[in-house]
Amino acid sequence: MTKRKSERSSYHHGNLKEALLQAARELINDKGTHGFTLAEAARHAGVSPAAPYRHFKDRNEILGALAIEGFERFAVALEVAWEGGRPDAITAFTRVGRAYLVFARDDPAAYKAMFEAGITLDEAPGLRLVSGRAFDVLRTSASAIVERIPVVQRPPVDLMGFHIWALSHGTATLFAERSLGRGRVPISADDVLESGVLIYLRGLGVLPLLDE
Amino acid sequence: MTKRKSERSSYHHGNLKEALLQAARELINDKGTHGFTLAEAARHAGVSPAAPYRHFKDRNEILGALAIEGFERFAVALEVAWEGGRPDAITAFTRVGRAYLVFARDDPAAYKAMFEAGITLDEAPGLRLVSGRAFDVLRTSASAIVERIPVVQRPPVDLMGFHIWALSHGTATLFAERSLGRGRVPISADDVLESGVLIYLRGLGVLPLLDE
DNA sequence: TGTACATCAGTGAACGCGCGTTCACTGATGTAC
DNA sequence: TGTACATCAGTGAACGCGCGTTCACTGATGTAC
Repeated sequence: MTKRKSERSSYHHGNLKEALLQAARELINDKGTHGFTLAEAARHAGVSPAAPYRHFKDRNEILGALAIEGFERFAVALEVAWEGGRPDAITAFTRVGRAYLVFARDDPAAYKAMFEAGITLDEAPGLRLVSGRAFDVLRTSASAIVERIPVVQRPPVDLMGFHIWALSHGTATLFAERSLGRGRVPISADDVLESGVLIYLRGLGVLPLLDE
Repeated sequence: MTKRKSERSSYHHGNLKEALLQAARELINDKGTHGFTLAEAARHAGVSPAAPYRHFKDRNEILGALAIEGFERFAVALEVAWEGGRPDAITAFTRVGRAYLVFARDDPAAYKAMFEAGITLDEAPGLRLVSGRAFDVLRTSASAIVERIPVVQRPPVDLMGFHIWALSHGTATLFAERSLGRGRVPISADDVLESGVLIYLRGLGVLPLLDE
């Protein structure tokens, strides 16, 4: 929660822009991207409904800002997890997968702004750049993974990146929606992603098969 | 488009319930689950805004009805694609994956109602049953697939189902959002899913590795 | 250090809008006899 | 076949609500001299 009007002494807020972003995060956590309203964010920050317009063009701009900032932190989180592929590509790759799920779980507001808000590139021109940066971590790690198999057997790196992205995204969103929770079996998102990735890597030939 | 008021001669609509569902589908196609309003659906069907309440308790009930009916058709589509696992499990399995994407692409309104509307089981009590039926197709086919490998090497069937579901769902939603389209590479959803599934099946040992 | 003034970052009232839902009602249809 | 009546499936007006956004405004802050 950010400071309420009553808690604010001066006429100026001091840090309204950040306070609005933070309020937006909390609201999106509670009600999703579409449930978020500028008016409520302003109330949370303790300012009048007109105040946000000093910092954002309109409602979409605040969502776009959240998405961009989210992708930045997302890219950093994946880069940190990758850690140059140390100690080996497989270990680091698994770490990246876990970091993906951790991000989606710990910061669902950012994740939703990034993937569910339906922000167009016009509204947030930096999106392509910064989402590309996150994807590049997947590409880099995919590339390192397939280095150990013969060139002719390597799938295109972009395709591999998509496989991993799709599996991670699918896992994250299905568990977030609790679509899987509807079922009976108690399996965690981490288990699904990690075992799925292991089988996938075996299929690439970069991990031994079980019967070998 | 369903019949407008002017096109309707009698006081009674005759088939309002289905007309409202159809209008809802069209609206969700255009604006997503959250953009759909009862009032606009009523206008599309050419009736007053109060009329829908003769057929649905409230707005959520119409979304729930769409989700349930969507899951029913989804389950049927997957069952038809599976076709008893003929001519062989792998072929049929690949067909199921394609059917998954086709459904998500051809009927995005149903898919969104099923996975993005955030309907709770209280609001649509039949959801668990009917979504379970769809998942059962994935479990059945996963089960048939692993029959050819030794029992000790088989991953739990539910886990396999989740892998496939997550990969399919991730592919479908990423391409629907055009998150991937933001990138530069022109790869189709079908390519991503099919190649991903092939690698995954190799990892299970049910398909030969490339170097064998 | 003091003062005049420009600029910044808020206010609060108002706007038009469309929504979900309720209500008493009424026209049309179906049924019992 | 005709009639009385219950039931069904609509109407349209109204409600309270909260939203996004604009506007003229004003208090606070920063700066030039």
